[in-house]
Amino acid sequence: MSFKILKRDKQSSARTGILKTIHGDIRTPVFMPVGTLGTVKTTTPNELKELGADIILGNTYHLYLRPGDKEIKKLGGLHNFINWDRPILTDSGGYQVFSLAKNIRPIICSTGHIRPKNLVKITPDGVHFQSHLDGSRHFFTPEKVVDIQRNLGSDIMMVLDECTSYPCSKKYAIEAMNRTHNWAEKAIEHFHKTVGARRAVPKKSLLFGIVQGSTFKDLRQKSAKFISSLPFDGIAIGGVSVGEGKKEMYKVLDWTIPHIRPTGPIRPIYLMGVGTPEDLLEAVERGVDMFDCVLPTRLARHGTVWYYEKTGGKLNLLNSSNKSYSGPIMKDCQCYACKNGFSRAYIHHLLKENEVLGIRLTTLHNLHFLLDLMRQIRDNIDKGTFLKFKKEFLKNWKI
RNA sequence: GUGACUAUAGUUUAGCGGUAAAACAUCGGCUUGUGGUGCCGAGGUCAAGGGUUCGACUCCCUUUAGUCACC
Repeated sequence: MSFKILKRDKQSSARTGILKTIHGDIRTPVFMPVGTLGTVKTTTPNELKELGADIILGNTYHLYLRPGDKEIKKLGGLHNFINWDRPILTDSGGYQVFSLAKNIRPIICSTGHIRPKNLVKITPDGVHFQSHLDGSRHFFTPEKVVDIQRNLGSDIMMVLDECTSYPCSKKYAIEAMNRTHNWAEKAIEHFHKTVGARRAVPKKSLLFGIVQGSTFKDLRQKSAKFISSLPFDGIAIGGVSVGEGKKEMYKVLDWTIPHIRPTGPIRPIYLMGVGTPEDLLEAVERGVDMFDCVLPTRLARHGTVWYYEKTGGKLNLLNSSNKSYSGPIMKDCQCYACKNGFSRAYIHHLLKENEVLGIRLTTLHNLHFLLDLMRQIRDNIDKGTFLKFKKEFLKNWKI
């Protein structure tokens, strides 16, 4: 089957494994850099390989709107289009439903009242939304989202789901969860019905289901049981890191993961949109195998880097304290910037002047930091020293 | 030398007889299924001195500096 466990930690739920896709194997636990628009911003595919990225993300919502999934298909699929021959996971657009719903546009009525206009309308069949680019109207259904991801040539496809915001009433969380469950059934039925239906479509794409339920214990348990009862290739946990706080998020993991039932072969667990170094450690301990997050690249573009010397944490290179600092971001770091002697002072200067090289160097550093942390996590699970490693790391880590 | 005009945050400019505002710059902070152009916050003897007034950045006088015009 597609996922194989290599080693289980004796003192926690942490584990290492291999996830097989048609574009290659993925070593888990894995961190997947985010390349929403078909590029991990500022990096080249070669650099990503040198960083040790086994897989990257693309986004259904964005690529469907521009340049268009059909256009990408004509150009030979997403891998060919972006010149990346390793695995790609495509997000479904479910998160965009949530983030666009927050993005309300006021309308001034004839009576002079100002009424917020919602760009998104959710129905039992799918979601109506307007493009954030040109306001054009579109309709996503669970079936259509599978088709779009097929056109892109995705290795790992995600089902359409409804990601609730935080805080969320229980009433709404139930509605959103039920819709998400219903859409999951429709998506997987459509997925199996259309496998191999068209010649150009890869047969061995994987499809992951998504657990919702906001911050309610009973809903998370129910959702975990329901989603894992369907024959998905992996189980994702969605609707976290939306403002609920770390403790609450870890509780969601504790409520969810034990209720993911093994129906047949063991499946990878994917925590969507997470996270920070400390979040990765906490989630791996609880049994998570896959992560994606915009933080390393977004923080980098805003001048913030992770570092770890005697102590570790975040460092804002735009701060004037770096103006005369001749050392690297982080001693003994093997990233391109640190290894080749780029000083904090120089990167500070580049960032101040808005030079492209500045955000390239910080991006390469942050991706290296997180991918290297995942390597160390895998090594320590294999050696049976994961919890010791985690404790050591967090001891001097400032959140 | 004579006259006119101007002086408010680092810079460019609003402003009104009743506790000073914006943009950019500066200094902090935020960022979790992407926001490279984003969000939040901080910072002032209103050129100096004097007068009028309950109260002056605002009105009046002097000084200083700058800009322009004319000798």
